[in-house]
Amino acid sequence: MLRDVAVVVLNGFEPFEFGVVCEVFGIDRSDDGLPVYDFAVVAGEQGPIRARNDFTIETRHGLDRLESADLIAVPAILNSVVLPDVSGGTPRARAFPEPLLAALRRAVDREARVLSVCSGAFVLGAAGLLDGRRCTTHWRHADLLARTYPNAKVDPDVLYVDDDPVITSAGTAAGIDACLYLVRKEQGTRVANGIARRMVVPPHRDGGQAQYINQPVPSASGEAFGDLLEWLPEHLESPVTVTQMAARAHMSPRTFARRFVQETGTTPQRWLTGQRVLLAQQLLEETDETIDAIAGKAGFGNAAALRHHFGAWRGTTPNAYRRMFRGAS
DNA sequence: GACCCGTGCCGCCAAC
DNA sequence: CGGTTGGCGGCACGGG
Repeated sequence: MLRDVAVVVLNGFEPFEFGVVCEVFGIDRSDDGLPVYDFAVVAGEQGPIRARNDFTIETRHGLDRLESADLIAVPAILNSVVLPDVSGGTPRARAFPEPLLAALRRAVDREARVLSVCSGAFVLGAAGLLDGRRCTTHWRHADLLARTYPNAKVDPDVLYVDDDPVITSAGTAAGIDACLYLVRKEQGTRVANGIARRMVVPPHRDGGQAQYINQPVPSASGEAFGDLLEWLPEHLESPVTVTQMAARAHMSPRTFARRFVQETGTTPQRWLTGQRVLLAQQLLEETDETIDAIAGKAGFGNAAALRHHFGAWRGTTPNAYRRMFRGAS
């Protein structure tokens, strides 16, 4: 269920990360057949709330609005942590309002999603929601997050982490990826792609991709990989080797592999199977074809291979995913 | 699940 | 001289 979305603002909030959530969930795109969310901006503390760029906003909603939310998003906040006065001391989070932290805990208890962008993870940590959970944040804050919340399992080098029902994401643009990932998980590939298309962002970057990449947003065309990334999705059904991909990009295999990692954050093969899983996922959602047929169309040699990769990437079997998806919508 | 074989990945190094 | 390229070999992983 993903219908009711609330985003929390606190003093020092970052407009961009806040805007990402507003853009994904706060816009009526029903003319494109996309779902409309019940969207609310909630003041996490006494308003008006001052953004980090020194303007203030007034909200129409207070903390009680969080109780009905299916998703609570917490964007980045400036100066979330008080540094220790002696080196080696434990940093501690700035004092976040206890009623907000309690509301976040209640949300998790009732299995609503909580999603943070960038340093918003510190708020989740203060609520105790990161204890024992895998999580991430902007690479510049990763070390601080791990030291502030020693029980959190911080992965500094991924775009986002889903430790259901808590999703954490890295800096700025990764917040878009995390939001679209959640939409995809809850409402399917078509809805996620539809929103991505309207936002004019690449439809899918997997969470495990590295944060360090030269081009966060792949260029549309003209670029060496542009042709390839356009051509490939159409030809997923046939087997493709990395050598062939290199030839298509007019590079030697060795250089191709290196450049590919630099620019996309994944290796060619991993990226390719990711695309295949994505296509299989869409076919599972939208068709009644057999697993065998879908495996073929997505370029897996057989159903076993599909099951193998689907499990590794999505954590379920194709059949279970289809049932779950049908049941959820 | 255990296997085998082919492929992809990456560190190393030499060449440009 | 530093940076990039691309070939080679060991190794791991994926596909059957």
